[in-house]
Amino acid sequence: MDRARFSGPASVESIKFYRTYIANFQVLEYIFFMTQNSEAISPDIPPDYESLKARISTLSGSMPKRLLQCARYALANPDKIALGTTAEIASAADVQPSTLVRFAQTLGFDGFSQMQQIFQGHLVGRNSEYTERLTKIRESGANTPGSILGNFAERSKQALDDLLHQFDTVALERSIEALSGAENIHLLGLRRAYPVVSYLHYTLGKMGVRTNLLEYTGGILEDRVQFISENDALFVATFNPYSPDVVEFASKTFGRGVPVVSLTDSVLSPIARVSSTVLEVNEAEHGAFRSLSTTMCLATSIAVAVGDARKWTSLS
Amino acid sequence: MDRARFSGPASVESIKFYRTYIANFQVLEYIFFMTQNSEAISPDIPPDYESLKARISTLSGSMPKRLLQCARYALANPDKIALGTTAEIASAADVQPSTLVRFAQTLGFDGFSQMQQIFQGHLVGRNSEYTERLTKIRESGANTPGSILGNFAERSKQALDDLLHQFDTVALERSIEALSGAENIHLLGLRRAYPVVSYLHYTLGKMGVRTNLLEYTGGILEDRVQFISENDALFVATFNPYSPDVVEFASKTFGRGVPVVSLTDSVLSPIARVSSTVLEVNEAEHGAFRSLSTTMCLATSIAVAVGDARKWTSLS
DNA sequence: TCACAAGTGGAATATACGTTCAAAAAAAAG
DNA sequence: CTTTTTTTTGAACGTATATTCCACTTGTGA
Repeated sequence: MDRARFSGPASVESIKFYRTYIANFQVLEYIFFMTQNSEAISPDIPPDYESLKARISTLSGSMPKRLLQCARYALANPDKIALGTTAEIASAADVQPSTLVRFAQTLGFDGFSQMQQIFQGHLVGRNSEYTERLTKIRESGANTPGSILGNFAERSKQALDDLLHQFDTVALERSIEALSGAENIHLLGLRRAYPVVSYLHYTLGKMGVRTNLLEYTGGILEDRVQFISENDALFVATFNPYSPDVVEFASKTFGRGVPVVSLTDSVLSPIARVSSTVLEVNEAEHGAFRSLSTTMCLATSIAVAVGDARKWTSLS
Repeated sequence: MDRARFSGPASVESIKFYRTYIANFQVLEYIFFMTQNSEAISPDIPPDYESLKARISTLSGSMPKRLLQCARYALANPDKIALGTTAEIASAADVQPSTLVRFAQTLGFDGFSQMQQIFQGHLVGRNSEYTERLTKIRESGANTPGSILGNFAERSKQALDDLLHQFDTVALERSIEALSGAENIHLLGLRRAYPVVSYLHYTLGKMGVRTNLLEYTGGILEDRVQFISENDALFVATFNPYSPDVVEFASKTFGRGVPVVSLTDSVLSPIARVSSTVLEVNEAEHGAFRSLSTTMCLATSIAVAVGDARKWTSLS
């Protein structure tokens, strides 16, 4: 790396580049400056990764197609930029190596190598910053936004780990079976559970699965039971202060012989007794507040699995 | 990097090198193996950083002066080894470039470049940990619900790790400041972003923060701009197929001088240019489907942090 | 539709790179 | 002290590299 810093031609080119911005005498001054101190950086070069990102963001609006491609790839794979060669990166981003150089120059660098140094610096700095941040999170009382986030992220990771290791896969499979066999999937969830079912409503809908999101606008919920056919299924999510309305609705539906798949936070939940299958999720919490990240992970998996199963059955 | 993997002379050299250890017919077998599969690694190459470190320490007892110098430098400055060139590292460690190559060969590598890859892998981190487990999941059962869940859980854990690694804490703090200083917080998010804002609506509401969830039922969205006061703030979430309506709404609101906090998946998002602060989240994905677990983790943190900040200001 | 600008692709180029090799130096064995 | 083996050195080498340049294509305003 850093193949161009001391090469003659590169400097000449960079001066050409700046000529469009700076008056002639300033260029001469710059040449003098460069000959004096080859380590000097131009005033237009982003000094660190954050400002580089900011510049990409502002310039992306007026970028042509291929350079935008570079921008997207660079932001999505900063590590690849830091360690790869122009040829490797170019083929991965589906552009020409020269485009990569032009991209770097558009951002203010002399060439690709100079930009690469920023990505390398970020890569090195990140590791030390990470451990530093972690210890800061662990020792401090969680009152800064950063430490609150760190706390949740750590706990969520742990919760996901628990999900992986002690999740009832059989229950999951039976749930997928019930849901993918249903004509319509009715979705019910209030309060903290509402985002979960609205997400399922959107994602399943995008995959062509017929869903019905049961909104709760007053006491008319229980009247809807009659619209649920025996070929349908009910997916119900409910968490700790379990809404009696939701439980009652599920109970009535279950009583009619409709499969009820429930997502809840404990097998002691009242919903468990009126469900054909129960999916249990332990969520990360911070004081009285619980996240939804584990639940959302499970919800996404359910959506994809149901979509998959439907595709198979509809094809055969 | 990796300049020697395909070069003829290097392979010849490596064979010479192994001749001292292996009987002749084994060498011939090795040649045959190499011609069959050029990606194959010798059985003697440390596969990761940890085993490399172990080998260095065992071999250091019987190392001559200059190689020991290399060993000390490599263990003390792994980042330099990962990113530097032979010339740079050699002069820093006060040895010849060729000594560096000999050092790598002593450890079992073909040359310096091959050893450098191990150091690079270590720098990027998470290499062995996550990707290994992911491939294991992928090759075991491709389409069972359990494996889909496993896939999402692993990816979500990695995404949470990335969130910790490279999250812009300063942007988060400024966002919390803007939101906690607002009289009303207006929430906007469609499609996949809707669960996020509906969750914030619920959680912030529970903490006594005044929020207004902007529902999009027809084209009446832009008329609502006038109801947003300059003492308010807008929180807007939008992901990859960015809704033009949402962007336009945010743009108009931002144009009126109202703080706009945006949550999106890339700084290249069009929303970034019309926001006072941008929160970037890289979500786990499986094919075309992305989860929301990382986003929900961040959303929860935002809610708690805003609630905290409000409590402090309202008490004083 | 034309002219003009902006952007792109790909071959050409100089060079910095990892690696090799043979001679010199140092260490070990006799 | 001499011989033999091991280790180091530094120049030479072929190659992969970042960069440049120009013909070509694409977009744009009259």
